[in-house]
Amino acid sequence: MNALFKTLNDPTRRAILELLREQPRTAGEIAEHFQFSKPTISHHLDLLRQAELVTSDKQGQFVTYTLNMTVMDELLSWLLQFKPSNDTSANL
Amino acid sequence: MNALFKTLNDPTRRAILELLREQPRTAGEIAEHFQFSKPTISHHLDLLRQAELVTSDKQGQFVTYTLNMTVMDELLSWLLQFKPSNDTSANL
DNA sequence: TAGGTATTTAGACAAATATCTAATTATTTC
DNA sequence: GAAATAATTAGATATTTGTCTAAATACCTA
Repeated sequence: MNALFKTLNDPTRRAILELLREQPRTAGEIAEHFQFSKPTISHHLDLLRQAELVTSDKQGQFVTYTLNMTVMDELLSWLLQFKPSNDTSANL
Repeated sequence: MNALFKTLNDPTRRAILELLREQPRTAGEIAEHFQFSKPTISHHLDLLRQAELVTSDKQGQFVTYTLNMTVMDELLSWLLQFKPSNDTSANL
């Protein structure tokens, strides 16, 4: 929970997740979308991977990053505990 | 969104929210649940109030804090954008 | 009004974090 | 094998943040 919030607490990392929502992309493609240096983006990708919000797959020189939403269900559960009057078994 | 994540990115503040989930409490009551000094808790409460995650009401010398979940719906919406296959109109 | 209680404000400080440049590793291609 | 490309690692630095103690403010009560 702590690690998840910590990882999501950065606008660049959240923007990366939103990018990957569309489709998997290589580190370079992701970096192109931002003004930060490649090492900076690489670092953000590393943190996202550590938090298991993305997975990475190396093919030759390219590393493709893919969104992994399973961990976010944790966050969803945490959120829903504050909405006790609702059906928490709703199709999420 | 940024402010919301920033505010939630602290285990003490999240624990305060969980405390207030049960019932409103005064600053002193909240502080009793933690090992931190009262000024530290007061500061956390201030940040929670700024993020509109809680409201405060002063009655005499006591300041009572109450959970305000309306802002969290923003977070919920953000989360659900990553779950496109689901019914986002579910009863939340 | 004096003393006590509840809470916040002010100011300092250590730890965490986001960023950068330079260097390194790994891979492809000529 | 040398050069080029993709990506990461290493190390430095400025900013942000969570915490503390001390002081201030506000309120209550005798």
